[in-house]
Amino acid sequence: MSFLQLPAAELETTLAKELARNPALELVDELRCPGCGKRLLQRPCPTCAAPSQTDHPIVYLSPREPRAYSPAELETEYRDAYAHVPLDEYILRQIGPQLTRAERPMAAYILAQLDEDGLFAGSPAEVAAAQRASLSAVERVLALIQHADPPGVGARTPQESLLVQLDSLTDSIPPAMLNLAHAILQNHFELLGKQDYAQIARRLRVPRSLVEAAARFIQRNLTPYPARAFWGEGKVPETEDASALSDPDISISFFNQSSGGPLMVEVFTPFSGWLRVSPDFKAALADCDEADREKLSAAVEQAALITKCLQQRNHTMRRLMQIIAEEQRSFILGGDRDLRPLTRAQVAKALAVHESTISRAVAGKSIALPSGRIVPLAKFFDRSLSVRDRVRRLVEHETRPLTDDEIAVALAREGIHVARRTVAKYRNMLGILPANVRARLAKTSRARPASMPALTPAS
DNA sequence: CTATGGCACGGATT
DNA sequence: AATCCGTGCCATAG
Repeated sequence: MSFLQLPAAELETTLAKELARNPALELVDELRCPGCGKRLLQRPCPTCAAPSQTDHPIVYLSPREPRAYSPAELETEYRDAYAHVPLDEYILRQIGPQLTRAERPMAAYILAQLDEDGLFAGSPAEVAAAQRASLSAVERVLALIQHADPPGVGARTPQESLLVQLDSLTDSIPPAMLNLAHAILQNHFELLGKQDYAQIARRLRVPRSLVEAAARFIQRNLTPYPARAFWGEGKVPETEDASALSDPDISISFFNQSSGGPLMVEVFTPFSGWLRVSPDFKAALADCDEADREKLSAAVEQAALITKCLQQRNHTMRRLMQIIAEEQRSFILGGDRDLRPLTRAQVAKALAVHESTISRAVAGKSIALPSGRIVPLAKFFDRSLSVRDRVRRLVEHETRPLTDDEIAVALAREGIHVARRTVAKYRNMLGILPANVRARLAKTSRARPASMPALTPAS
C-alpha cells in the first residue's frame, strides 16, 4: 500500500499503470515557476527563490527530466544505454569497424553460437567449413571478439576465458601476481577447481599463502562466465554497481552551482505534475445511475488512497534527505573518509517514525552526488566506510608493508580504536593482501634488488 | 614466536 | 525475528 520502498523507476511504471486503469485519477501539469518556467511540484522555486540565510540544505521534489551528465557519468551511461542490447549485437557494434565485408557474416555466425555465459561452444574449423572461409580468417575474427568488451567473452572454455580476462588486467596489477595467476590458470586449472592449493604450491614451488592469495584474486576479479557479470539479469541482485548503473532517485548538487553554498537536494518524482482525484469525475459521481455509483465511488476512493500514499512517500523522502544532507554534509562534499556513523534508528527517532519506515525509504534507492558519482543511498548508513577508507590510505602510503597490528595502532593514533581482527576483515573487504604477501610480491617483482634503497632505518 | 584466517558468540541493527 | 558486525579464541603457516 505504500510507495515508499519503490525506487523512482518502479514508481513510474506503477503509477502509469494505475493512471491508465483508473479514470478517477488525474495528472495535473500546471505548476511552473513564474521566474524560470521550470516545472515545480512545490513552491517556492528553489532555483529562483533566494536560499535561506542558513547553510541548511534545500530539499524539493523534481520531475524526472533528462539530466546533463558529467563526464564521469558518461561511461556508466554508455553501459546503461546498451544494457538492453543483446550480447551479440553489443559485441558486433564494437568490432564492426575492424571487420571486412567478408568477415561480417563470420562474426555474426560465431556470435550466434555464444551460449548465455558468453562462451563459444563451437570450433573454428566448423565455422570455417560452414562459412567457406579459411581457418586463419576465422581465428582472426575470433580473436577480435575475445578482445571486445565483456573481457573473456568468446573463449571456448571457462579456463580460456579467465586467461583472457587476466591479460586485460596486465597493467593494473603487480607483475608477480599476474605471472602467478597466469601459471595457475594455465597449468593447474583442475587443482584450482578442487581448491588444492597445497598441491599447486608444491608444483610451482611457491609458498602456499601466495597461491591462496592468487586464488582469491582470481575469484574476486575474474569470472568463468564473462557475460553474466555484465548482462546477467537478477543473478547478481544487490551489488553496488547494479544500482549505480540506473538513474538515481535523488540528486544532490550545489545551489546555483556555487560550490560551498547550501546544498540542493532533488527527490525525483516520476511525473512532472501532480496527481489528484479528478474533480470532473467526482462531479459525475453526483448524477449517475445507481448501478454505476458503487463502482465509480470505489474508483474515487482508490484514487484518493493513491494520492495520499504518494504524498506520504514524498513527504518522508524529503524529510529523510533533509536529515542526511545536514548530517553527512562533509561526506557529500568530501570523500568516503568523511562519512559519519549514522544509523537508520537515529534518523527514525529524529523524524518520529518507525525504523522500518526509514529502512524502506533507503532500500533500493540510489543518489547522485555533486561529484557526479551515483551511489546507493544505503552508503550513508555504512558504519565502517570511513575506517575502511583510512585503512586503504594507510596501505597506499606505507613505506614498508604494515601488519594488521601496526595498522590497528596507526588507526588508534587517529582516534579510531578497532581490534586487530577487525583490521584484517576490512583489509579483506578492500582486496588488500596480507602484509607478508605484499612484502613477497614487492620483492619478486623488483627487477634488481640492488637498485632498491635500504628501507629499514637503523634504530 | 608472529601474523593471519576461520569459527562462533553476543550485541547492535534492521 | 533475522541479519549484520566487531571481536576473542584457536589452529596453522612460515
